[in-house]
Amino acid sequence: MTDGRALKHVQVREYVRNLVTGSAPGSPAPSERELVQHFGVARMTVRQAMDALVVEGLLERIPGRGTFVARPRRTASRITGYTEEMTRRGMLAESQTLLARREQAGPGVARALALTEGDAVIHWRRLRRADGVPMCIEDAYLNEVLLPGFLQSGMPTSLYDSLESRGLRPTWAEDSVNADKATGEESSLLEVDPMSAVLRHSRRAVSGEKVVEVSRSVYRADRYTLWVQLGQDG
Amino acid sequence: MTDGRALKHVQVREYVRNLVTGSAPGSPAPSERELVQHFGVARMTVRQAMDALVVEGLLERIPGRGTFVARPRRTASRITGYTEEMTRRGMLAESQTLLARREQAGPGVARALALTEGDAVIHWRRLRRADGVPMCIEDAYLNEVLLPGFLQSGMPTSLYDSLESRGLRPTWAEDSVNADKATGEESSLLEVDPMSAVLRHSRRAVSGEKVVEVSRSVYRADRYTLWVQLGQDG
DNA sequence: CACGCTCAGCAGACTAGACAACCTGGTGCG
DNA sequence: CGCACCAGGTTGTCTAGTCTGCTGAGCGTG
Repeated sequence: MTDGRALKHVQVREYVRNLVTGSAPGSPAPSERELVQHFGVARMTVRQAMDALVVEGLLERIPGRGTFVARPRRTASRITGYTEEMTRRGMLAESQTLLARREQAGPGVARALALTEGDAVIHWRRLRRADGVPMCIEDAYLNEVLLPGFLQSGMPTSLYDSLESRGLRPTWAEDSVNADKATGEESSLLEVDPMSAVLRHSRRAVSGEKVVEVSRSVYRADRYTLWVQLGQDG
Repeated sequence: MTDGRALKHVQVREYVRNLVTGSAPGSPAPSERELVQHFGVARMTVRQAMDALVVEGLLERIPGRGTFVARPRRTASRITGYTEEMTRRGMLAESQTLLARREQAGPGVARALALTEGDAVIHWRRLRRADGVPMCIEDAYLNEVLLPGFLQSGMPTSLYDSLESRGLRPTWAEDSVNADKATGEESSLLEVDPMSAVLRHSRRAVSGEKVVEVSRSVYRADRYTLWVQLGQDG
C-alpha cells in the first residue's frame, strides 16, 4: 500500500505513471471518472495528477475522447563532451595529454570560472584523435576547489564521466563558435596544412550554480561539423 | 477590458503576469484572496492561474508567506533568426533579397523539409548586413504549402516574425556549423578577401510537427561568432 | 529586555458538485 | 442507402466551500 500520509494527487499521479509507462503511444489512460471511483477522491484531485503528467509530456488529452499515452517527445539533448560526442558518431575517441598542471587563473579564465585572479585552476591541454587521426586541440580550465586531488588521481579519458561521478555533470553550458585559420603550431599538431580552416569552440559549463569547466578547442574543419539541437520540444 | 469570453483562469494569469513582469525578484505577487476579490472568481480558479505561472518559473510560492516573483531562471534561449540575433547584439539588421522564387524541391531540400522531390518550395536568398556591413548570405527554403501567398504578400524583413504571425514560430531546430573558406562569389558579396575564413551554418527549424524552414548561411568569420546555450536550467 | 504564547493571514490540499464543449456511435427518418 | 439527430461518455471550466499547516507580528509575562 502507498503511504497514507502521501499527497493524494501524488498517489494518483504515480499510480497512473506506473500503468502508463511501457504502454504503446496512443493507448488510453484510465478516464478521470474511473480514477475518481478507484481512489475515492474528487475529480479536481485527479485532474491535478493528470495535469502534471500532461505537462511532463507523458500523457496527451483529447477533449471529448479521453487521455492517451503521448508518443515520446523529442527532448533537448544532454550536454556532451568530446568522448561522448565521438562515440555517438561511431568513432574511437582517444586523447593525448600535452599539459596538465595547476596554474594561477588569469583574468579571462578567472572571470569565466567565477573566481578571482590568481586562484588555483587546473589547466589541461589535450590533442584529441578520432579513429586515430587528429581532430582537435582542447584547453580545459577547471576550478581546483571543486575537484580535489584531480591531478593526482590519474587523468581520466572522459572529463565529463569524471565530473559525473563527482556529481558535477554540466546541466547548462554556453558555447561560442567561430571560424578561423590554423596557426603554425595548431596545423602541425592537427596534421593539416598551415592556414587550413578550423572551427574554434569555447565552452563554459555549469553544474547547478557552480561553473565547473571552461574550455577552448580548435577543431579541424575538414573532419568536424558541430551539431546542436535548440529548443526543448517538438 | 479583457474579452469576456476569455477563460477566467487565463484572464487572471495574464493579469498577474503583467503585474509581475518587470517587478524585482522577491517582490510579492497579489495574494490569492486578493485576486478572488478583484476578479470575483473562486479560489480554485485563481490557484489554477497561479499554478501555471509557478510551473513556468515566473512565480515562487512560499507556504505561509505568499507568492513571490521568482528570480529569473536561466532558461533555454528561444530560437532566433538573423534579425533578432543582430538586434540582441545591438546592431542594425538589414537584408537585401538576391532571389525569391518558387522552385521544385531537390532531393536534399525535399528530405530536410519532409516533402517529396519536385514539390513546390520557396527559395529565398538574401545578403544580410549588420550596421551596413555585409555579415552573411542566407539561402532559406520554405514549405510553400504552409505559407500561402508568401511570395506575393511582400517579403518581410524578419522571416521569424512573419512565421510567428502565422503561428509557425520554430519550437525546435537542429543546427550544424562548420568552418570553411569563402568561394569567389561569396567573398565578393561579403566584401572580404577570397579564401577568407567563413562559418557555414545550416538550420532545420520545426514548429510543432511541421518543418517550416531549412536554411544554409555563410557568415563572415571576422564579424560573427555563433553563440548557443545548451541545457534548460541552472 | 528576552522569551514564549496567541492569533491573524497565508498557501496547500481536497471535496462535491455544476455546466459547457466535444467526439463517437447508434438510431431512426426520409 | 444516406443523412440528421440524439445519447452517452469524455475532458474543460468553474464554483463555494472545508480543513490543515506554516509564518510573522504583536502582546504579555518573567
